[in-house]
Amino acid sequence: MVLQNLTQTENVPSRRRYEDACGTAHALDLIGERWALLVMRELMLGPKRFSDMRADLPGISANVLTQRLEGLERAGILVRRQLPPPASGQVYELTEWGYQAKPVMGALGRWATRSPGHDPSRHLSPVSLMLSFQAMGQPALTKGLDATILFRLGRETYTLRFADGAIDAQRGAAEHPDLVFTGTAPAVAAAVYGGVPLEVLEAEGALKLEGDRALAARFVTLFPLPPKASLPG
Amino acid sequence: MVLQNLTQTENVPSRRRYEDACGTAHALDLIGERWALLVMRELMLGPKRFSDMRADLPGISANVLTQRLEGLERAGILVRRQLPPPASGQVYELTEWGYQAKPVMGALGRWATRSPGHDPSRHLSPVSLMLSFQAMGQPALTKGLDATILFRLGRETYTLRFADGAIDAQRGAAEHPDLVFTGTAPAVAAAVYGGVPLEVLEAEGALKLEGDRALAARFVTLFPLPPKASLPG
DNA sequence: CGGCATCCGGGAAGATACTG
DNA sequence: CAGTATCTTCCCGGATGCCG
Repeated sequence: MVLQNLTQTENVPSRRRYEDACGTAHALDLIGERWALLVMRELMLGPKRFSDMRADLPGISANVLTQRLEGLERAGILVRRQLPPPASGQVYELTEWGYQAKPVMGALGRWATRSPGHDPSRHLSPVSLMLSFQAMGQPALTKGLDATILFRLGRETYTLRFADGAIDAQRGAAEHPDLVFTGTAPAVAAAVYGGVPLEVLEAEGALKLEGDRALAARFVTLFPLPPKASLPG
Repeated sequence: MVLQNLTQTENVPSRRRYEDACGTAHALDLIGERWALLVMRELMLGPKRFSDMRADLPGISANVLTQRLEGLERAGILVRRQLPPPASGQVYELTEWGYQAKPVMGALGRWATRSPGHDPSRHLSPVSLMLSFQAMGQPALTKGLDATILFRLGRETYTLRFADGAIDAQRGAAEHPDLVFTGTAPAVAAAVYGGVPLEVLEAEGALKLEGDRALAARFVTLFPLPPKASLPG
């Protein structure tokens, strides 16, 4: 019994798709399934392997990750690529169109931080942290800042560059960073979004700083969270 | 047996929530369920009744709509309001925070129209159409335009105003419109996004125009769709 | 290890019918 | 008009096992 597991091609009408001309509705047909947008998030700063994505998406199961990768590939949002030897294996990489969803995720995330239920002290993946800096950075505060900061977060390293008022995040290590943070993403988030003093995090061993400490002190003030929406009731 | 139908309060950990500090993930906890974002879309231009929303969201079932409205109310995104007599009954209305999701939906919709699978000739609700104008309007094209256009779409009427390069959409009829379209939302979309000439739609009886026809001719050119993403494979 | 196939239990979504 | 009640379908999540 062949069971026809072709999980929805574009032309098969499904009760689970909206089939609406509205762009927003179509977006949900593309990325509205559970985990889909978070899978894209993890690829936003460069290609990743299956198992690395699984590690950074706590709670996702292997078969769901497989299904989402298939769906996003079919939609043209990402591609699967064979790595050349010796690092062989395959990675998943967003297409140019897939990368263009970055500002959408930024806008969505900024909106959601106004939720009374948003708690910045929970789990955070390294990619989420770096993207949050790009999403939450205030031009008025970063204006004139010219600096390079390195983040060593577990097995991943990222570089954040401030230049001309813009914020750029990249995977990998810059050559001559002004400042290096070593620790976990939630620890950095505690400093930036939770208001926990850097000294406390250092004393706890949760975070290590090397380099320009004045820059670190300024850095943690650059990403103010918007005011919470008040619950009417 | 009381059956405990408390469908997820904020503190009960659920396998179905991401429980992540990432703003994007939290957004999905708030509005990631099926239909949630489209329910918000229908309220974006003002409050609505239960049955009107049901009519404009083809395919949603009454119980799912009930659940979404409950969830969005609990999240603080909308409120339920009693209408004063004689128009009694109740309506649902976005909170100030809920209305702030408008640019998010615009960005999402704009991104999704680049999908090869997006088909602007499908069903479209009146609200979707009006929001699409705000989302897709090009400042370079609308610059200097000062005009008021009325849309009579079934039982709903909307006013679109161009002024100072901005586009404003409101429910209800303006006093002295320069142009009036009467028909259905998909018919207007066919003219604006499908490239169907206005004369053809008029000849078919799908659309009626009254007023400044030169304005109509310009109007249909103001919202170019972005180029499709090419499928790599 | 990396990825896919399969089976299972629970629960969300969909369809229909019904009620105040 | 504004929802419940009920039943069915099928997606999600977990576990296991296969294969290169």
